[in-house]
Amino acid sequence: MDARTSNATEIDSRPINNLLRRLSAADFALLAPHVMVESTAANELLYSPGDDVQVVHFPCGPSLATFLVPNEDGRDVETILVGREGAVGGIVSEGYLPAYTRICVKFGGPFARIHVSKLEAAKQRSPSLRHVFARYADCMLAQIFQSTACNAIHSIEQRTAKWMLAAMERTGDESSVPLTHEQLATLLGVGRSYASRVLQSFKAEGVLDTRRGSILVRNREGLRLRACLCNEAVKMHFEEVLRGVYPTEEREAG
Amino acid sequence: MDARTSNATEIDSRPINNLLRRLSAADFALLAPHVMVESTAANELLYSPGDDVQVVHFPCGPSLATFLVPNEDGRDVETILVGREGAVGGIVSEGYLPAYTRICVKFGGPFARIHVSKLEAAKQRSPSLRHVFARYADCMLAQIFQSTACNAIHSIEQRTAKWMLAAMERTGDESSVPLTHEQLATLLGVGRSYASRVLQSFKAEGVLDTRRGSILVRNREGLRLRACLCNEAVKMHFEEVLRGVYPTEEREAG
DNA sequence: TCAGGTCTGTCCACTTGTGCACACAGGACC
DNA sequence: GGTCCTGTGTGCACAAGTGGACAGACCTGA
Repeated sequence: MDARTSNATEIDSRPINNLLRRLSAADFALLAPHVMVESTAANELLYSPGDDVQVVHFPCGPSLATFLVPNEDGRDVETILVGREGAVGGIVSEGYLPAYTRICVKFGGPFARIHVSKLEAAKQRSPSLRHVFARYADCMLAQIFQSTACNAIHSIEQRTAKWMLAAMERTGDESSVPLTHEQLATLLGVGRSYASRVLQSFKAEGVLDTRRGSILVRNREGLRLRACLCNEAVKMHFEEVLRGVYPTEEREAG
Repeated sequence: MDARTSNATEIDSRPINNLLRRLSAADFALLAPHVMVESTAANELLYSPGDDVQVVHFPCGPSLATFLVPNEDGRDVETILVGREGAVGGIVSEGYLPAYTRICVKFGGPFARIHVSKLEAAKQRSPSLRHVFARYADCMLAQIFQSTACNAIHSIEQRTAKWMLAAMERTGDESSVPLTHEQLATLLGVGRSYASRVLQSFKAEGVLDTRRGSILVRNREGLRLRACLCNEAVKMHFEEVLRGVYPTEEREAG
């Protein structure tokens, strides 16, 4: 929270985060004095279970955060991805409650931050601002519901393809995802050898290529054909709920 | 919404729902004029995807609601159970948004209902009331996160035991759960024959017994040993977050 | 009391995913 | 140029879960 401050008041200097960019000028002005942007590295923890949630983090540009649920055997389970379409920390709880999940930076980059108390104060002053955040909270909820269903019934192959597409949409990188097989396996909650095998089958079909530490996408449409429709379902909800807040060309979810 | 009204002002005549029972007298008084209690049958739909969410439903006594995520192939996936520890509809979204999931009455019984606009108006007048609902929203979120992780890594056997325990805790019925194998299979997102086999293995171990249309619990502790710890994790979060709102002996979750 | 519908138990062949093991490849560092 | 470490490809035996099939049990209603 002590990096360079960016108290932007003009649209073009706003952080590259859809939630912040699409606020009315008046609403953004309420937040601007309290918003700070700083760079964050991959694997940095934003919250751990039990932490007091006091700061809202907005991934900007290619930054990506993920919610991890700790498990009794020590291995965390990844649930949802949040990129520049949203924010993490105190969105539903409104802060000052112990965090339930671990929130971790998946892909590093800039994050805009604001103290929960400042955001809540601004919401008190502006019903439209409160409304935007309530709507986003609902979208995030939809994302988690979909993820629950997805984990229950979709195959690892479908979920692998889904995850790759969701990550690419958020980071803007159309050709590569910086992930080892081990990391992919962990985030899908499967064994490493099976994850390798799924990637191998995609490779055989010309959809992807593997490099040490990253996965290259050769055929995005092929990936889409192999993914479940969970991303699309959530995206439609984002569009419907945040219509007027997000313009059509910037909608992103999954 | 047109059944007999129960404008209770005294604690003892409040609906048997923890969220409502544990409000301060002043906070409950704000809601009471708008609360109606009516009976609901199993399988009744409270919301379907796309519906305008305008009424908050509080399961009372043994009533149980469930959130279903529709799937491309037509079979819904059950996600979380909500009983008298909570409420469904507009908890996170604050209403007037299209519902993302289907919300269905799993076990029938009384539900208290209040219009979202009345609840939101009361929240505007009472920060403590707003606070209780924000806290409950956070608990519900934790429940869904845990469910996502559970579906990713726990076996059908563990999840079957977990579900049975969660249902029993909420309904108060310690010995039986009214469910066919088919229904159990559907809510776990697995095939019927496999669900039967799991029940059969529990039966062989003396944990439960099967009847046509219901499952009898013979050894609750045995069930607990075979369940994952997801229920307990969520219960702890409920207890921590709603401490002071819910007394210890009434905490329930899962 | 018989018929018909639903629910239950079980069989089987099959697919998906596990967990371990091991050889080898790609970089990084000296 | 070698060393070491991490990451990758693959083989294998096994466990978990699928989906269709079918006989029999239970309940209800005529």
